[in-house]
Amino acid sequence: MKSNKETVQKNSSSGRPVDAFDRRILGELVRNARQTYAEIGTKVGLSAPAVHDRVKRMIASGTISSTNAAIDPMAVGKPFLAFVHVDASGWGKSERMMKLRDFPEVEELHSVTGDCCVILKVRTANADAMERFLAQVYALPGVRATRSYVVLTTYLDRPVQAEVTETWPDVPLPVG
Amino acid sequence: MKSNKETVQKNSSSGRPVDAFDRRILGELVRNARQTYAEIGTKVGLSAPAVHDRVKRMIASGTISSTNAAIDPMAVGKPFLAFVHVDASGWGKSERMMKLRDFPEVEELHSVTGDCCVILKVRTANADAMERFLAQVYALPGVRATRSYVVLTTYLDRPVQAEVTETWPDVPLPVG
DNA sequence: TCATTTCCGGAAAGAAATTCGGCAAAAGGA
DNA sequence: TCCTTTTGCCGAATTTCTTTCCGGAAATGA
Repeated sequence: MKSNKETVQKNSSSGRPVDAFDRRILGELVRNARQTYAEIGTKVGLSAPAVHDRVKRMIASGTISSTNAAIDPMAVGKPFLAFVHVDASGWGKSERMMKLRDFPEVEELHSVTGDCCVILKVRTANADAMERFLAQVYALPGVRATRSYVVLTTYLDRPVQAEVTETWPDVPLPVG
Repeated sequence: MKSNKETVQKNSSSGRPVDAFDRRILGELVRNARQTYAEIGTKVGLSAPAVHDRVKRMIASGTISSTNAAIDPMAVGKPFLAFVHVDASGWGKSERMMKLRDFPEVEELHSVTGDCCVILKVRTANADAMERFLAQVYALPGVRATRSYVVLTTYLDRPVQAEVTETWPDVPLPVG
């Protein structure tokens, strides 16, 4: 902290800043969203209604974008994970790229800089299913190459920004 | 489906199979974990207590590993996302690899096959913070090279296995 | 200094989670 | 095959949590 003045962060949609209480509440909800407002209130030092108000506000403003259950990939029959780099021509935000979204195996789809234009996170039941998926990707128009990185072990799979409190940036964001 | 017999899936810990009702409940909870049991029950065709029993069981068995809030990275001050490939020597499940886990910027850490041994998903406030992070990674013993893929746009960030129902594998898993 | 706004806490009302039989279907034995 | 045991569901009751409401304190601004 540079000063004793609170480090706040402008929210994406509305102009309401996210203060220290909000951050601690977020941290708790990211760790475990099944806690009661009273429990969270005890931890962060607020009453249950106060916590409720803040959560409601953060949901409305989009700071909390969703809350969802995390499923054990093993239990759900998809233990095979890979990162797939796709190199293609003429894919700038095209509908062709969007087709990748429709594959149920695709868990994430990012457009990136570097020696490929897209990175996919793909989950299948086994190597066989992965091979079939890759064949489908190659069949898409414009795809020049793919490179797959098969995950052997996942050592960390933090639910996005688990440590909201600690990692708060000192650096202000660019406006807009 | 190959037969009218139900496609079931052995759970990771206990021997209880996950049936069609469980899958639909999981699908609902992955999409939105703030629904009431009554709502889910209406959708899947069960009573609230029945849904509750199943969710409780799936939590106990580890099928539902956690439920957590998803935060808008922008609102939380970490809009800069990159996948970082790390190549290092002598990192087989070592404590040295584990050190990467302690960086708050590191959201995921996977050991992979291919031209690097580790893939990181890293989130920072900006390019500057990313550069500082990479410098720290290079300083780790054994690190030979890193390659970063800066994410321009994220088109899909499905909460793990969003489409539990549809993508259920026909292929049985290897035992154990 | 006073008015206005913001935000909290306690209490109350409303809604949901959880418990508790009872029952029916399935599973397992003899 | 018949009986027993187990499993899993439902409806109702109970407990717990969420949500609303309101008074008041602290902060904000003129």
